[in-house]
Amino acid sequence: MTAPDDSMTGPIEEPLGYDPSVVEARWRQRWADLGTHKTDLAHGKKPFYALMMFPYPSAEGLHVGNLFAFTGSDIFARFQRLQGHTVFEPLGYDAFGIHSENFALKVGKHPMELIPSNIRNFRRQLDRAGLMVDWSRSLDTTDPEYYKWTQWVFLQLYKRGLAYKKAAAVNWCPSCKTVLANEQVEGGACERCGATVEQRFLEQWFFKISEFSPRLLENLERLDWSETTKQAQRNWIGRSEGARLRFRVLDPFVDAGSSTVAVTTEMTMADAPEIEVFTTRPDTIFGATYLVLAPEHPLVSVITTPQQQAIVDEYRVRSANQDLITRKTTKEKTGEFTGAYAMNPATCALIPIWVADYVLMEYGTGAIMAVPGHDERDFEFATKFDLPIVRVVAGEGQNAHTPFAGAAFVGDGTLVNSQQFEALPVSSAKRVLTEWLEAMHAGKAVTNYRLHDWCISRQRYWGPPIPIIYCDSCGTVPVPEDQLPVVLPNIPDFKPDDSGVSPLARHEEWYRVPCPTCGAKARRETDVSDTFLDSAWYFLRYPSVGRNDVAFDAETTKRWLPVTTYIGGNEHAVLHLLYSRFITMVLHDMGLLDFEEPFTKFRAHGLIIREGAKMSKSKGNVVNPDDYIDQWGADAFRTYLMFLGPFEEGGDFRDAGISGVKRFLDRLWASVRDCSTAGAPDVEVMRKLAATIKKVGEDTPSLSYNTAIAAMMEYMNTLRRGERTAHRAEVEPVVQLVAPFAPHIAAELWEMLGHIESVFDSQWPTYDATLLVSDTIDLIVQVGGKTRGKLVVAKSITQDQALAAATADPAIGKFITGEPKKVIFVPGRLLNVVV
RNA sequence: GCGAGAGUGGCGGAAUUGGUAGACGCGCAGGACUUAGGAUCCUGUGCCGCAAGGCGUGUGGGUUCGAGUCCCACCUUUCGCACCA
Repeated sequence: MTAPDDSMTGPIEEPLGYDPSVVEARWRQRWADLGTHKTDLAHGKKPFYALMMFPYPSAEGLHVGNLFAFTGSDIFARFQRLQGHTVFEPLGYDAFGIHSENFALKVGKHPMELIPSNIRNFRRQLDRAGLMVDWSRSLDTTDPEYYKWTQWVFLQLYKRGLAYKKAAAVNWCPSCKTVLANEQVEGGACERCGATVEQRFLEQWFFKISEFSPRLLENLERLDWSETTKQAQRNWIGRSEGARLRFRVLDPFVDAGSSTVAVTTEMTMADAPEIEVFTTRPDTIFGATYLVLAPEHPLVSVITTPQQQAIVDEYRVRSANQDLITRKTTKEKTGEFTGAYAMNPATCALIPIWVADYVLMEYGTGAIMAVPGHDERDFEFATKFDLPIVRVVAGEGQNAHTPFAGAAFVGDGTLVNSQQFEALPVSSAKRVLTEWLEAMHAGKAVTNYRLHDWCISRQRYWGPPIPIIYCDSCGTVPVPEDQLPVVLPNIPDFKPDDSGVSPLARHEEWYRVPCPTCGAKARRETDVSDTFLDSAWYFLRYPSVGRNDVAFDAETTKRWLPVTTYIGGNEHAVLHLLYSRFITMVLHDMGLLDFEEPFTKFRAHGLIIREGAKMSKSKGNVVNPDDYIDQWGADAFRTYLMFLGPFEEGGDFRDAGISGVKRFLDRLWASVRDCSTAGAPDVEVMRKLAATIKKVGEDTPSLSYNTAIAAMMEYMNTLRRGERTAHRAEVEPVVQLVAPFAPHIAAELWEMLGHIESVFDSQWPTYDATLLVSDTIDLIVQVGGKTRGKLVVAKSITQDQALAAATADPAIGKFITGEPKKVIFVPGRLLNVVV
């Protein structure tokens, strides 16, 4: 390389000759023309599927958070390409759903008009970011060619008996006018608009994901995922071991006046209903002093005595009408006595049955045995309603008579007041008592899961219609696969109303269809499906985009899936990732996929914060990437985003920091431009280069982008120290190292160095490992544990030699004031002299 | 309340198995080149101190020759979950 004539180009105006806007525009065009980012799915060697979570194309455009995630994923993908993999990096749009619909309503535009223009704008912004995306295989969930297959997925689940319809109490958002999944309710308020959620009773389609709970949980152990993500899924699946116990309900008249039940009441007991409870503490059965049923429990109406009927009914109505927010967040206990009693199978005592809303119908059996002595909630309830509290566990220093100091004792201990089980430790009592109760046919050990079925119905417009037809004679009929897609009609009145039915239900011309089976008059399902269904299978579609005869091509899928690396936000740790795993499992069980886990490796990226807060429009701290790219170039912006913190933790965005990264690129540019081939490269510089190649090669695949960049900056400092001119061999490999981070400048410099093929098809640089081995080491010398200096010594130095050298060194020797009492010598590292 | 993570200069952040705390960058200070500098380059920059030296990784203990790193208690904070029996 020869330096351009500075007097001609004007060093003051353009000191380095690096103009990102020119370089980046040029390479965008080149890459598009040459198809550099198109993946040869059929023939490419060492397939590597680098997936990033696709965005919802909002009207506001791409924000820095999106770009941060995409850039991190893109760097990983580009690095893998430099490692010799054939990398497939697709990107598409998750454009259905309530976000789009609400925005469309707000601005008074139709989503069918809005979404395409949003997508165009996103695409424009994404193109500038320099992503290695294969746009020939993009997808858009609102495209009938895509959602045809989303509907197909629904039909597969329906065929397997995994999709069913039931009437259920659902969360109703009065503001969004739609049903929300439990997962979309945060603390009783609508996740989206914050409005107070109410209960409604509607017919809904559900997927039986709960049947897969054990598998979804167990498979986690084998996945290479961020630990926090796995933990979030474990918590959500919520496995707990315990027992189901049966309590016989007794006729209060027959047993009136007796505190225990004699064998003579057996006849009454035979026809009496039983209440089944789930407990994780069967060991505390002797302390169960009452039962509680959820207000919705079907047995409430059966067992309630005539005297209590009115008051219990009133309580049930009240809790049914109560919005879920108050019910779930108010800790104040309420409840009513049903007038009925049950027999505690351990003590044979009669215990009252209450109804209270602190027991939830959707968990366990909807009924509990209350052990107020050893459960905080039961203690609170028992205290409020003056129910007996019995101690059956004694902790350290406690006995059967130790009073409760205003709180339940939930700690570990041994059983008391428990007849033949006295003094048994809680740990073994769980098993022993369960076996005992099993022998009495009063219960059995069970594992319970918190995960409940996935409600996929949405009474909204902007989603794929659920492909079901209702016929008076044939019943529920799935739309035949060859009649897919069920196209979402373009209707002007897509606004939901208070009726609780989808806007599609107002369009008779759409929902009136002949039954596919018998031809009689029938009607379509007018609900659309949850957006999470669109995204629960999209990764299967990318490699098969363009195949309109199948959802995913078997051979291509076999070659490219499961996804090698998936990068996305931890906000989808539970829902999206769990649903994707579930759908994959189902398709696997049907023999359509040969794997049952879709994402071999998943890493969650962090969040970009600014001015101490997560970027959001409401906080007014959003950054428009366009402005930064205009000013600094995409390469500097990408590199800066990755430099501001560990990728998996996110970082603090400040305008000030970007200049340092830009300077780094400027210096790299200048070094390449000015480099010479005269003479030999400097050994010390080459040593540093070897260390840098090693470090960047280790940090990049572990997503430690910030330290990889720091290492490259450090090397540039070494390379240019004292304004020296770089030798070509000293700087050429840096172009390859920086390529995943700053692809445009790397491509330009690589070409400047005379290469014809793309830098991304060059191999990752190698280094001479022998350069990293040195004969001398820095020996740290401490005196009395305090560091006093370091000595450059031969690697093979012995303890005695080191001690002599340390004593001889004036700066260190002066601290060695007497005979060494003790000498610690770590060969090759450190000498500590204790005097 | 439960679960997981995090507290390091003026700021963002680095620190293999415990072994020179503060890499890299921002900012700041000084200098060079300049008509100019908000460009570029060089040098310096944890705190106190003229220095020798001392003190320093949220707080208080502990283990160790030696602790940002390990142990115990506590404080602060972020993110999940939240009456899940």
